[in-house]
Amino acid sequence: MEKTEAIRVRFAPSPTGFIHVGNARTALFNWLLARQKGGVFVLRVEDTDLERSKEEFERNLLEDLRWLGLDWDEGPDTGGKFGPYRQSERLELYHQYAKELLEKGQAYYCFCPEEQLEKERKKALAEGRSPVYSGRCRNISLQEAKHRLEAGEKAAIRLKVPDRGLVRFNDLVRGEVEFDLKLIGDPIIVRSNGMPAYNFSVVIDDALMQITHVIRGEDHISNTPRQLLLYQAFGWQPPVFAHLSMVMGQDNTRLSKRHGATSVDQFRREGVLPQALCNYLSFLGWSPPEGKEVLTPGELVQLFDLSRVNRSAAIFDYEKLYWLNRQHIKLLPPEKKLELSLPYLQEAGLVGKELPAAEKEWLTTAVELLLEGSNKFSELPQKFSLIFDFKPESLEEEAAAIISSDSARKVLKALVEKTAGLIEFNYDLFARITGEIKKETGIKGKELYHPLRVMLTARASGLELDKFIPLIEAGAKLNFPRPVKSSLQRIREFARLINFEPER
RNA sequence: GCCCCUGUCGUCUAGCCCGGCCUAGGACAUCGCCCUUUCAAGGCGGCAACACGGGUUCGAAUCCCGUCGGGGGCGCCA
Repeated sequence: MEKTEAIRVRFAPSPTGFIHVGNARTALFNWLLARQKGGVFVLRVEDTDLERSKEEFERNLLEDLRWLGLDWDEGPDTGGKFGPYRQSERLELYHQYAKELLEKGQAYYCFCPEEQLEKERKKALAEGRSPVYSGRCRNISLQEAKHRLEAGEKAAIRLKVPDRGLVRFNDLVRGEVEFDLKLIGDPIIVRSNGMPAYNFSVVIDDALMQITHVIRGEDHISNTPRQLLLYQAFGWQPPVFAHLSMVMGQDNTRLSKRHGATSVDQFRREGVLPQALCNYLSFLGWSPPEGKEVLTPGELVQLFDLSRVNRSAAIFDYEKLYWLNRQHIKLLPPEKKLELSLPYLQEAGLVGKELPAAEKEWLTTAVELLLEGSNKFSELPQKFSLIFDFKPESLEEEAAAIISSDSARKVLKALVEKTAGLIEFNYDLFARITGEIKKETGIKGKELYHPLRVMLTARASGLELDKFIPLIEAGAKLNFPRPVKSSLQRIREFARLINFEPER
């Protein structure tokens, strides 16, 4: 009979800043496994480093995870039957278990001053030896230690590790990994300030929270033997481990700020969709069996497979992330596109806080058109300047070149003349007029349309005119903080500037 | 220095475990063409990789050894 126990995984970040994409990927892989297997995803905050942990950071962390869509079943805010989920609130537990080891003789008090240890470590390193604790305090009896403690001495607690032998484990992504105990030494499990050391608290927590699979970064691989030793000391069944490779910057060094945006929060502010970021992150070290690349979170949950996770480090590629983001933006319904665009447009002062129905409708169309080819929502205000900014007095070089030819001047002159008496304008009219110009001047194609575009937009490139003209005509009738100029206004303004007064 | 992990196109990767189907597949980027009213989008096509050296084998990207490169760790940080 095979009884498959529910999978329990956890993400255990320390609240020391914004959540990094590398950590986000770790969280994602844990979450994917839990969701796929109907397991439990636990969020645990590792805030035992008093100097670096801040409450505010914890808030950011939860927000980022929520935004990514990685919801947890148990955690500091939601609770659960294995709580508390904040290490700073579990201190009692750690002391209790440390005491157990002390009494069983598997751990001991160490009175060595930090400076001395530091000196020994440096010396060992300089001599090319592995810096391993000497074991000086190993034989101080518990009784003696207690006396010294009472006398006011400070001591850390160390785990007694056998000095020969091998620790091995079967890593789900790497296979058999083994370490020589000689190189490990007795690790500190409780610091002299009473706070548990990382390697100790994770083990206690993972064990007590009944974590079945520990999926984490490769940087933890060399902590694993120490942790295994602790499971052994307690006689506990260790979880299964899976170590994910690192995420690097373009120069193959660890991803950092100088590589650009690296925190989830930064991508959120740029207007990268959470589903796109998840999609991209999932492809760092994993790939689905079929070649499909644009996947929704639901599809990821369905397809994810730890055994398809590869072992080598991956370089974070912004281009590909943005490409995926474009694909996910395309998938969005128009209302959603508008909703997500609004904050950027408001911040740029292009639209007000209040949005009347007519403006909203117009914006929906405009956003739909201008989002085409945008990498992220933050690029939108820039794209909108095509509509809101008309600056014939400061043409870019390319645009200026386009209208400098004789044929271009002919075309522009014709347009100015043919629109001179008009008070209304629309695309049909434009099409008819350009048809006439074509017939009368014999100028066609690029030679014809390119100058027209420059006159209407003061740019060399942008939306297709059959989309652009209706858009500005409708926009000109609305009340935006920065008004949209109509086609006729544009033509006349441009004409005045280049001294093309229509003849009377 | 020592220990551990890792090495397929510029990048993410498939293939590797279970050698032949691999003249190594896909995607991003790039280049070219098509479409088009420029640009973009889209379509089509091109360039481009098994780190190196030894084995094993009829046959190796795939198995073994070594070299070199990259990363991580060696904390009273997590």
